[in-house]
Amino acid sequence: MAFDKTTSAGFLANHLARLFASHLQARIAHLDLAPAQFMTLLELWERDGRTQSDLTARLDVEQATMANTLKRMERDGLIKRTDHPDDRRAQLIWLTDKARKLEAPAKDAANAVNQAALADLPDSQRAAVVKLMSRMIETMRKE
Amino acid sequence: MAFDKTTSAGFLANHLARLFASHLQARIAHLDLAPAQFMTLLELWERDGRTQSDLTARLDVEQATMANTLKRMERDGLIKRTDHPDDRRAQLIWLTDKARKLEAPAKDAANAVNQAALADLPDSQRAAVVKLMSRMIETMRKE
DNA sequence: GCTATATAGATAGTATGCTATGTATATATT
DNA sequence: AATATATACATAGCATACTATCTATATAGC
Repeated sequence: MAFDKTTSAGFLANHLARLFASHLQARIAHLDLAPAQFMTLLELWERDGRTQSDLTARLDVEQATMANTLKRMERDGLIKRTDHPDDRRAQLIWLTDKARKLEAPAKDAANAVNQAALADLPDSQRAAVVKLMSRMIETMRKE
Repeated sequence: MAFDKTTSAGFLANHLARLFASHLQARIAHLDLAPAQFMTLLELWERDGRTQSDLTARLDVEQATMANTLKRMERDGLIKRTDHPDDRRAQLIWLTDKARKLEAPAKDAANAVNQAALADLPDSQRAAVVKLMSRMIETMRKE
């Protein structure tokens, strides 16, 4: 029955993600922002007027997950929706001024969390982790 | 406004954890087991008769999270509880036969997921990712 | 012994994730 | 044009996570 959680990539990924989430939460809570909302805003800050399905694909979450996140963001005054001009099934998602103002502080917070997480690693290893994690993601997405 | 999600350790950790969870889910669903239940069972297979607070500390989750996971596991016939002999506030958590029988197949499934995730990495890098992720976890737990 | 504090656990409320399913609209096939 | 299929989105139900709060019991300090 060999299984060692301390060397299990999956176990570690889960733990790491929870730690990142709670650290990020702590640093963006004062902005009234939650982690999934931040991820969604990352795409919208880059360019808004996107559809839900575009955001769903870009963040690689299920459509229902995105629908719920957007509902909360709309409730919280971070986004507004307009009809899609060419497709009556779809809507366009737009940032509110409130959401635009959060870009700098929220990104600063996220950068700070990443830096803190990597702080104890030697310089050379920091790019390595990122590359290795990306590679694993690529591998797992294919299956 | 510099923030690149493709090189953000936090963003990648979140994505990776979701992929691991869904792959594991796919491989243990036929055992009527969910990821958090599997993690809890890992501790109990090692030794049962533990308290909730012991499990909470070992898995580094909040007490309420563990309480809910245990409630579902009890509902699903994976654990039973007895009074703690020396402390009337506490209980001891015991595995059922059903849970014991899941050890081999569940660990096999988890090992398979880990192997698949690491499959595209060169041999030398596999231990490296594990070590780097562990190091980041250690760093973040301290703060 | 009494009171203050700490600890074990349960519960409520919320955010994110998932699957499954339903509705409306687009598009493709015949 | 009529029908079949695909796509966009919403909703319901569930599992995990969290924080906050409550009860019960233990323990420490006076």
